[in-house]
Amino acid sequence: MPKKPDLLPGTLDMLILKTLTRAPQHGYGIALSIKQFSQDFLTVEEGSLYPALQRLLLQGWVKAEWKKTETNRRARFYTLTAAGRKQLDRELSQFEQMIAAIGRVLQKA
Amino acid sequence: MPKKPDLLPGTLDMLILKTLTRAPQHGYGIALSIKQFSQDFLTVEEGSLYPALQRLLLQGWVKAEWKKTETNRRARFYTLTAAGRKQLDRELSQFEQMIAAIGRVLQKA
DNA sequence: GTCCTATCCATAGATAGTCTATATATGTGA
DNA sequence: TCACATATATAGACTATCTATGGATAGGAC
Repeated sequence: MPKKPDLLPGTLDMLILKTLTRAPQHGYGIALSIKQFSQDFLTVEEGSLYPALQRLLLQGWVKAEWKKTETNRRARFYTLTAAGRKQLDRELSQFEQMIAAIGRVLQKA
Repeated sequence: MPKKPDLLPGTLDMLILKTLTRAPQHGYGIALSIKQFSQDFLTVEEGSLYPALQRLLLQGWVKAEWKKTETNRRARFYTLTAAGRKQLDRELSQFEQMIAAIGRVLQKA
């Protein structure tokens, strides 16, 4: 019985960027948000999350800042940049096109 | 400008299996079918296609047979097995759930 | 008859992205 | 003091896709 995948490869960056449009968040919070919004269906492992955040930082799509959480813990808060917002739009539109294309292949008949 | 991906990783096996429900086909034909049904949006490279077909053969989800095409060329025709049909159903349902989950994360607000 | 193009199969190696496993650290409550 | 949830991070394995090749043949153009 093949294990159910945690994520659809190639969509993680988009999910992170989208999550940051709601509010700046630290990594752990991003993972929780995605889990909750997806109603527990999507799980972002640390080994996927932190490399992804590094990618986004390098591309300039997010910026990071160390702060204290509400519960008084140190954490690195990520904020979406203007470039990141544009990137999100591109990814959303590509994703929709991709899903539509797959849908055409999967249609009945 | 990042290159538009040819495929959404993780969906190729499903696309191939679905294509074979229409009719047994050879590799080249499968690639063309997917391209055409997707209205030129999805392109399956040979380097993705043939390894995928090997995977499917190994799993017993398709079987293969050398034949002549209508145009008198030798080609390896792939047919969906009963196990392949079940696998396709599993993949379709997982894919739909995955897309739904991503949709919930991407929703407005 | 020879060249060109489309058809057809296949593999090696590079690359990218995710997952597993592990390590570290700290605040809170029992 | 111990367990637990919170929080960051990396190394290494694994999987899947893409790039780049290589080869073969049928049919049409010249």
